[in-house]
Amino acid sequence: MNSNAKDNKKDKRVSQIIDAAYKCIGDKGYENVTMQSIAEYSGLSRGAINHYFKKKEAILVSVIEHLDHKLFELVDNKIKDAKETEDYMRFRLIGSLDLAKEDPLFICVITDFLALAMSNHVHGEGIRTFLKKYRHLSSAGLRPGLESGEYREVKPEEIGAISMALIIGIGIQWVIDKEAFDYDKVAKIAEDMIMDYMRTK
Amino acid sequence: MNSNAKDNKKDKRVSQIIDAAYKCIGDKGYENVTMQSIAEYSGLSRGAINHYFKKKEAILVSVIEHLDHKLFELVDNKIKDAKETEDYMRFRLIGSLDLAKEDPLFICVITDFLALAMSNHVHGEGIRTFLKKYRHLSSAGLRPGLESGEYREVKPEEIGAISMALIIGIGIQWVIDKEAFDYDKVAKIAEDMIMDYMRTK
Amino acid sequence: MNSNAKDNKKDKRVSQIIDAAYKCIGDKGYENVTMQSIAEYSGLSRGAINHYFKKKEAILVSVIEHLDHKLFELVDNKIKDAKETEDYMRFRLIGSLDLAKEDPLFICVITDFLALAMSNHVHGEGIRTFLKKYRHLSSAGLRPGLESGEYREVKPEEIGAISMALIIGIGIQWVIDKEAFDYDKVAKIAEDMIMDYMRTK
Amino acid sequence: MNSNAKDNKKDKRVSQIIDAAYKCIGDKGYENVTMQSIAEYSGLSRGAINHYFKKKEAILVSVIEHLDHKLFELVDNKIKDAKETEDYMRFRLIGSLDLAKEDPLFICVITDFLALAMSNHVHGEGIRTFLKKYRHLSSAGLRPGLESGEYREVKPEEIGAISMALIIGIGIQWVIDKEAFDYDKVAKIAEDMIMDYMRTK
DNA sequence: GATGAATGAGCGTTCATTCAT
DNA sequence: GATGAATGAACGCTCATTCAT
Repeated sequence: MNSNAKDNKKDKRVSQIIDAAYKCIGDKGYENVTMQSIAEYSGLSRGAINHYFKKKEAILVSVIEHLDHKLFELVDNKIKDAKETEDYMRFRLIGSLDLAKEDPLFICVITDFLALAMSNHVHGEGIRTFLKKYRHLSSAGLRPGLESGEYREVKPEEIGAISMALIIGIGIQWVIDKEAFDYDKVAKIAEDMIMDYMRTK
Repeated sequence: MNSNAKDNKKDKRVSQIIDAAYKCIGDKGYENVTMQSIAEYSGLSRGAINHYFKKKEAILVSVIEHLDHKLFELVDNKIKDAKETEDYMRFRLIGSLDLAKEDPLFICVITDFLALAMSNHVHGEGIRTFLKKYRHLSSAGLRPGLESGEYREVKPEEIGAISMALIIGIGIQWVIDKEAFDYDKVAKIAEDMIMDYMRTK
Repeated sequence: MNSNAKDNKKDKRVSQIIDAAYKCIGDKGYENVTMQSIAEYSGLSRGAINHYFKKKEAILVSVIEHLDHKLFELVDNKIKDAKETEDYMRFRLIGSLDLAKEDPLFICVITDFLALAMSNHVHGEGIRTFLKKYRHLSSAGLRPGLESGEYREVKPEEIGAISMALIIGIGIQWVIDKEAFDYDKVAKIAEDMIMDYMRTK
Repeated sequence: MNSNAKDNKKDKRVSQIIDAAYKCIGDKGYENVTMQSIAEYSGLSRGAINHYFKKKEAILVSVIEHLDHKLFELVDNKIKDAKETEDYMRFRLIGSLDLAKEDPLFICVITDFLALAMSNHVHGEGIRTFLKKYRHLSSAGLRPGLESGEYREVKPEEIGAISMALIIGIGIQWVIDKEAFDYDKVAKIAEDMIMDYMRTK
């Protein structure tokens, strides 16, 4: 086996493990994930997991990175469908609301990490960075309108925080109790609310 | 010691333990709370904790109840200061935004329980009920305006979900990264955004 | 309250506790008896038990003494009904077989103590003494016949051991599985077997 | 290491643990056996014990099975030496009396399990079955004589119960107090007593 | 590379025992 | 005398981690 093939195999294994860990966290919650459960989810042995990740914590760091990557990829995919400026903004802004509905596991994992960030200093930094990037991304669609004076004057990080709050907050409530409200209607209200607010001067 | 004095002592101890557990959850995260840590936080021995709560889980059920009670009490205290109808509504609606700032631990604990609700069936129901009650409370201030036709027609549970999302979502982001944005400004935007939305027909 | 009344009360309480401990051992097995369970069986508080017996072990020592006393009392009661010499001997010899059937708890407790005697040095001595006394008692009825030469020459402690073995062994088997055999028939065989053996020279 | 070698090692470890548990029970009594003590007796770590047996109870189930197997193997070994029919029967009948003397631990463990069977429903059934099998085995040697009419008419399970009672009863007494009587003489009496009884019609 | 045997720290829990009331 | 609050040792068990194969 040559060096490339080796690396491919290694990458595949690492991916397998991260995917398994991601699903594990979503199903059981971060603190209830065991090396054994990751092994079972991934189809590998406990020994193999330990071969690729010396510490359990390292897997979780990789899951955060994976989450980060996945999220931006998904948002970008949605943006490809944008035709007009406002669509573009909408997708950027709260397009992620769809993600939560399509992949509830995603919300579960995010929530676990948010809870984790509050007490775990190892992961805290990674999650803080993740949030910062995402607030920026959420407000990115508003920049043209802000600069042209079409929109109300607000700091991008503030409107980013509002968007992020709505995405997370609505997602969490819905994942915990899917019967509580109509997700699509609430998402629409959230979108309109932000757009109306921005357009009002 | 008469029966009343005994009960008082017992109540005091139980309170002591619940308070300690509350702080523990806030500091370490739900799954990292050990009987030992509750003992240390409370100043009691591990044996004493076990004397009042046979199972660790029972302490955490009590913490949820305590949280529930505390939250409504705080909101009610704020409402006492309301002078006009709109104030009344504002306090109801997102008055809790202040809570998050005054007591960051509160957000930490709530977030932990939200994460918990997703994978733990024992506590899930209690938290679901808590959320339902709070969505109802959040939208209660809007009822008069909704009935009089002053406000836009929306379902109370939907505007409750939006309010709740903002309270939780902003609180979580702020607790994780206090430098990221100006809490008061973001809270003000959130309030205005909802009020504007409701008044627009 | 005068001194006698005090003593009476004390004796009553001590009796209550020993009785409760006896039943506890029979129901749960020696090692599963807790101070709490003795308290519940006796209707007293845990504190009261500790007032009369400083150590758990002390209660068990008293239970052995109680057992000893109870056994001899029961055998003596049976002997009162004896009319002829052989009856007398039969009652002495294996009259206790009836006891096991009338009070299965008795066998349970004895078995627990026998098991205990093998590994517990504190109680071992008491139980050894108990067995010695009982072997003697079991063979006591044979003495006249042995001395007169009517019976086969055997050492009393040997025939005592045989009797004891049959009482205990049959009792244990029966308590564990009451459907396994007809207790009365087996008891009769045991009696006949010993009597036949003694009369054969 | 190939699959066979692995299995061999596993079997060896399992045996090691069961042996250690067996000795532990004999020395300390069933309820005083701790995972720690099994670890010490076996020379393994607590973790290793847990690796092979997930629950403590499972070890003890295995000890019962081991006991069962060991007993029948030993009886069968003795029977190989039988030359005449009566020898055959003697070995079957109370050959086990020798076992008790050769391996006092055996009696200790059996007694513990008998005590256990009275209050522990998990192990109760296994021990009941063990006793039933052994009563059957004990009386097996008598069948030819019973069928040919050479012996007195008795139910096999009844004479089995008598044999079992003598083996257990004499063994227990002797283990508890080795000075109390001459084991060999009492064993001889027991054998003769049964044989005489059977031959008398 | 891949495995799982082995380790021991740390958990929740039970419980005999002490002691203030 | 009588109570049960309080303590801490010891238990069974889980698990991340190491390491020989």
